[in-house]
Amino acid sequence: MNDLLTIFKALSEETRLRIIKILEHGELCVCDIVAALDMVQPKVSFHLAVLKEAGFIKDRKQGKWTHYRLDDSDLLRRFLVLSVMERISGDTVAADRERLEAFLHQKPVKGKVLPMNDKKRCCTG
Amino acid sequence: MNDLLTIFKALSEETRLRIIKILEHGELCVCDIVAALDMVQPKVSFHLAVLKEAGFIKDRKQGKWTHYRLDDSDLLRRFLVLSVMERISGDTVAADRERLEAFLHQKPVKGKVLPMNDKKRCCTG
DNA sequence: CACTCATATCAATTTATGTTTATATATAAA
DNA sequence: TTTATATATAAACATAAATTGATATGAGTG
Repeated sequence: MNDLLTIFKALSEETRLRIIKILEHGELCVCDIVAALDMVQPKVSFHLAVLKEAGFIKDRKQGKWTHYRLDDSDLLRRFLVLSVMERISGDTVAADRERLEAFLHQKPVKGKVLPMNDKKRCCTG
Repeated sequence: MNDLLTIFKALSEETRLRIIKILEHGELCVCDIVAALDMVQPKVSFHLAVLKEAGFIKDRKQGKWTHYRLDDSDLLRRFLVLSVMERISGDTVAADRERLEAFLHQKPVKGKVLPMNDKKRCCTG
């Protein structure tokens, strides 16, 4: 029962559904998600923790960064994630995707670092 | 998105999962559910309303009584209900079932009414 | 019609959850 | 080794959801 409750609670919040959706095509670091959702970082970290606790995502630490990806090790959760992917849509999700693409596009490649006064750089690992 | 949120929110509360489980074998009136869960009636009515709003249950009014049953008209919801049925278990659920059986057993048959000082009678419709 | 019963709804309160601001930690770069 | 960066965590605050106790509604009964 607790397991079920944790699962459903995790999915009962808009920000968290948006995070699941933005992870659809592969792993992202926290700053990518922050840029995509256009939210402050602690808020995103909070929701990532809830999703991780519920077994929907996994993290991989690499240097300064933490990369999150969907965790496909459990069948029920996989099905639920699929349902979310399929049924979620609309302006919000589209805007998230657009912001993500814009952010990834202007991101420097690994090793190359932009000048210090460029506030947008991050996640060059 | 709103639809999804409503669905998952409805399932993210213990009382509501217990209600879904107790409805597994057919429709029950509110007082049956109150007896099964051993809770005050307004509380049960509140959660029934949430489940109904989210499309998990339907009601049927008959005289003074409202009978609730699972609504199997939507595939996703049906799957979710199945998941709940399958994965929920434990003492709480067993106790709910026992209280329900005891309550149904002492319930008078349709038309037959117990003496007024028998507080247990109800739902003789 | 007066009364009882089953259920619903409401206002007040409590509890749970999410948000914000500030700060900590850990890693890397200058 | 100072400084910057990415992320996490914590405390204070805000909002939303659940619970309770009282009352309303509406159907049946005497």
